Amino acid sequence: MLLSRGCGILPPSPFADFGQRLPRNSSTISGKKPIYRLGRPRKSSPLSPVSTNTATRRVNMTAQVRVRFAPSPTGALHIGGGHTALFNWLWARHTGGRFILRIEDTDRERSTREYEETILAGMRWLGLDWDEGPDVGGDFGPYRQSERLELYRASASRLVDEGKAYCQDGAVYFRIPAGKTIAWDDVVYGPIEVDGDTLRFDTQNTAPKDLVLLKSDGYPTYNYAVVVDDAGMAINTVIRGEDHIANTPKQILLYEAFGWPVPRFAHLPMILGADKKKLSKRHGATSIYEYRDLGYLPDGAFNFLALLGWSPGDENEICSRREAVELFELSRVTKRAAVFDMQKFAHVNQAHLWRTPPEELVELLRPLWKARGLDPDRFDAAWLARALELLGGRGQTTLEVAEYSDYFLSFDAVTARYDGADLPEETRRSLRPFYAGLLELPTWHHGAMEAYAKQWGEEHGAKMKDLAMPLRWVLTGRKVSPGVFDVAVFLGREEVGRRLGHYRLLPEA
RNA sequence: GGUCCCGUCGUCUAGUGGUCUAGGACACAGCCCUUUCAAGGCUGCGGCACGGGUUCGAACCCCGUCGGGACCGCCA
Repeated sequence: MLLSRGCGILPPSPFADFGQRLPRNSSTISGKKPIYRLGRPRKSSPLSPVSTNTATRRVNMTAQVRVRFAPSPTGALHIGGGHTALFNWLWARHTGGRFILRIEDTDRERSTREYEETILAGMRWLGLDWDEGPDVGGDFGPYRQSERLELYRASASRLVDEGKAYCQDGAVYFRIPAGKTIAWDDVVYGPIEVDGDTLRFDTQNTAPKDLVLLKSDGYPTYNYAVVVDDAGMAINTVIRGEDHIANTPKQILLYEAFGWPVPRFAHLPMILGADKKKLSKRHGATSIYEYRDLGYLPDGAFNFLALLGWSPGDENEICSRREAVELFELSRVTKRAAVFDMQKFAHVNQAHLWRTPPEELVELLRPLWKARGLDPDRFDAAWLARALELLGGRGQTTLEVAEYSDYFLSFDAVTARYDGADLPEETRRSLRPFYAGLLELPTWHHGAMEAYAKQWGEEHGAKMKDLAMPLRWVLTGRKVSPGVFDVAVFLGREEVGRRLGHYRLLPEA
């Protein structure tokens, strides 16, 4: 007798089970058994063994780790999503496991293919790659929920046939069993126990309310689809935001109703804005792309995101992707929500920025220089690289570096912001002999310039500052720059003469 | 209203009963370097939310209080 027959949205032939597809053993992937710790060793607690009330089946712990990131394509990849994706990726790579990407596009109103592509691009920008997903395929597809509708219907049908679910008002509801205690040992948060009966009522705890599995449009609800998909994709470690802790009991109930092995859960601390509220549009740049456009580097963003809720352990927080993969431990993830601190982000980015080989930096800056109306292609790449080395450490983002280095590429950039009006004619007159002498120095070297400046200053009662600052302004158009003599040496005798001449700081010819 | 989670310098964190007069990083202040600003080095400022208990001993274990957060949808 198939009860599902009376349900319009369910298919006539039920009995969907992923039993055969569930993880057997890790032997399929390279013979070696990955060694890893899942969770820090905890003292025995009254809650463990975790579940006596519920028949919790656990996945085979020696199996290869399979984790997933499952974004909804309803917007660009934001900080929170990037953080979750990053930790999943880190754990997969650390353990030699598989990182699966699944698109949760069951919100028909808001999901678009464009956003999906934007999210994938955002992940690629962060340097995250995945082993299975909508674009690369895999043995557990399809990887878009909108393409898995039959799976949800078939499984729901099975529950209806088994009397664990029922149809009403065109939807399928899961009968939340009474008198259950649901418990799991969260890899990050430790033992969590929930009275299952608290899940059986609506918001005001007045009327009983079961769990909708399939909406009347035939689409699955989130909590249901997640279970069908995670089980079907043989996900054995679910790493996601802490806001999902409250969803976990419902999902465990579904795993149990189906008789599917319950995965390990590892919830990640939330990321908050400076006001300690969940990060949102109000906090400014929230999409990962906004930081890219602000001049942040993928390595910087990666490093900073990794530092939210985790630390490498030693004193140095600046680390490469490789080091992070090596050092990462899920068991070392913290519980407390982390505030997203822009200043620290900028600092971490700066560290990565100036570790980038100058030749690579040149290529990163080329488009930014062009956007500022400069023409880097006119110069030798090696010369530009040396200019950046000269800038050494100044600037926290590529955008800032492009700005701070403009006077190397164009004198127009200098004249546009500095008109020399702060130089009284008298000052000009007294300085002219000095600059004239500078240009005639037998050797065009930093040491020679400095010695000359010192000597000239002593003879004419001028401080080094009085000589150097006007030169800095004339050469760079700024009051801040690398050492002026270094800049002068680098720009060359002729160019320095030209800039001095423009500001009438040389004797009339 | 209910359920759950969290609580170490302003921020990110180390810390799992004695090695903690609590360590590091960002920020801030000062010094060194120096023609400026960075970078770098050094120094300083600053914290175990509170109250009980357990213990010879508690940031760490237990209880309570307070504070913050998440979730309770035919959104994900």
